[in-house]
Amino acid sequence: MTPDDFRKNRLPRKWFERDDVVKVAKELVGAYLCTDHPKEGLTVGRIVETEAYRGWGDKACHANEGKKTARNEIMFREGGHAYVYLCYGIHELFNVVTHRKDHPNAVLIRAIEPVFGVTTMVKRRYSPRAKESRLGAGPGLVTQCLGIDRKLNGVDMVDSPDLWIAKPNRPIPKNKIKAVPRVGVDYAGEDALLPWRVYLEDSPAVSRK
DNA sequence: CATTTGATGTTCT
DNA sequence: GAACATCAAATGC
Repeated sequence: MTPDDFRKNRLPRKWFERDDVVKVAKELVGAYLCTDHPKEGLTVGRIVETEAYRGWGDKACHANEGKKTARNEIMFREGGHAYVYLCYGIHELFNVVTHRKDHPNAVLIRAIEPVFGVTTMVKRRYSPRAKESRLGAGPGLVTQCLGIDRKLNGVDMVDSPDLWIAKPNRPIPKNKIKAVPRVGVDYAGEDALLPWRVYLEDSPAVSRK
């Protein structure tokens, strides 16, 4: 896979606009999250862990019951937009908006394996002690590695030169994808039990619980 | 090893 | 003012 391959294989609007956010979350495993910075250049991570969030029937979702706020407004746009927000006052978390306009579903990208631009990723990480395979082993680390912050909130990844997702090189076998409850959403009551965290079995980059 | 704690700033009530 | 889709260093065995 060359830099040109990642640019050529960008996922289109239709791919993101499908209505089943859990299915999209599973199919994002194996896809390539790509950023291109004017100075630092191309960095690419292979997505190995995601979480689905749904606008209705999911108390863990920022847009639960379709409630629009200043923060979550991006979730109401067409699938394919980037929703980036600040978590715990410290970490920027990156989500892929899915479904059509006014259906606020999104997929949190929780972990990537470094694929391209690894020296840049190491430089961007605040902690230089981390093992290379685990540079992106958590949602706050994914954004550090790839240079994603709230300046990219609202970017349309279908045609942005700065941020996009490329389709998997080859499909991941279904039996390699595990589905378990999401992390850090205990406040959501019974919805915290939904198995909407999905990850690639055996990946060294899966986040710790 | 496992578990706890401190850092940090927005958002929403 | 409380809560929060986290991380790494410090502490306890």
